Amino acid sequence: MTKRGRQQGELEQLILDSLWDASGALSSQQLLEVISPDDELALTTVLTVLSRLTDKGLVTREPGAGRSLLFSAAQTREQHTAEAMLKMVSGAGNPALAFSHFTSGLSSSDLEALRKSLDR
Amino acid sequence: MTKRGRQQGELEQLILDSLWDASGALSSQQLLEVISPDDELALTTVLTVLSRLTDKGLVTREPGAGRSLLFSAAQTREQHTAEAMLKMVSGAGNPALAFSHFTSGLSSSDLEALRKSLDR
DNA sequence: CGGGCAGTTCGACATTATGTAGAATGATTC
DNA sequence: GAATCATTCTACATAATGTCGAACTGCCCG
Repeated sequence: MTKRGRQQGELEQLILDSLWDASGALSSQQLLEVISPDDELALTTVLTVLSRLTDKGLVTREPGAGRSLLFSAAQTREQHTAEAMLKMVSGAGNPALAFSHFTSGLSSSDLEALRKSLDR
Repeated sequence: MTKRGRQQGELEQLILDSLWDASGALSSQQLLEVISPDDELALTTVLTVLSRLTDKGLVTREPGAGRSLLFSAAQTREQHTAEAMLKMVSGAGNPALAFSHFTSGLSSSDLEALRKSLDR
């Protein structure tokens, strides 16, 4: 029993969310300002987590102005969500039954949206 | 940044899966046999994990023969899956877009099953 | 009814993921 | 070439999970 399955930490999630909410790619300091306006966190903390997210393939980096890097989420929030949902379905034993429970819990607007997605 | 969000360990998952695969409730030893036929794990290990899963509300216990307990999953695998999927949808920002990606990745048989679930 | 035994609960320690940041490194600019 | 400033390295803290041995307890049998 050695190999571990990835987790999703609180700060990791917060950073991912911030990247998703941002209009474009962000520098580490922009990210710090968004996440910790009162400078409660150190910049290196943010960078460490960004590095780990990059290792996990959740964040990509591109060269920015000068020596800096710009970070962005590898996928949109919705792609990420959809991928996670698909993974659950594949491990779900009986997908039809899972779908039944799933749709039972959706709001009417979500049901409507889901129907539209299926009509294509 | 202190409170942690629940994780899902490998052994915890294995035990949950075993409970789901079983026809009915299982005793700790039956579970041990299923999980570790060659006795690689100690019985107490299984019991500890069962206790943690119970604390998380994922497993329930009922009195068995004599002094023993019988364990079973609190929800079916499909209920559990559906609940997790619903949670993702609620944090998905734009559900319609997430659904679009989601349905794109489904097999035709899964698409069929999902349509049927919606037709109700 | 007293002692064993089967089964559970407690307490402990190991491992890994994540949070957190200071020190070291390296490229840019002046 | 030296000061600057962003990144990378290294390190330690915390919490979840894995793993058990020891202690505890209700049952059963002689």
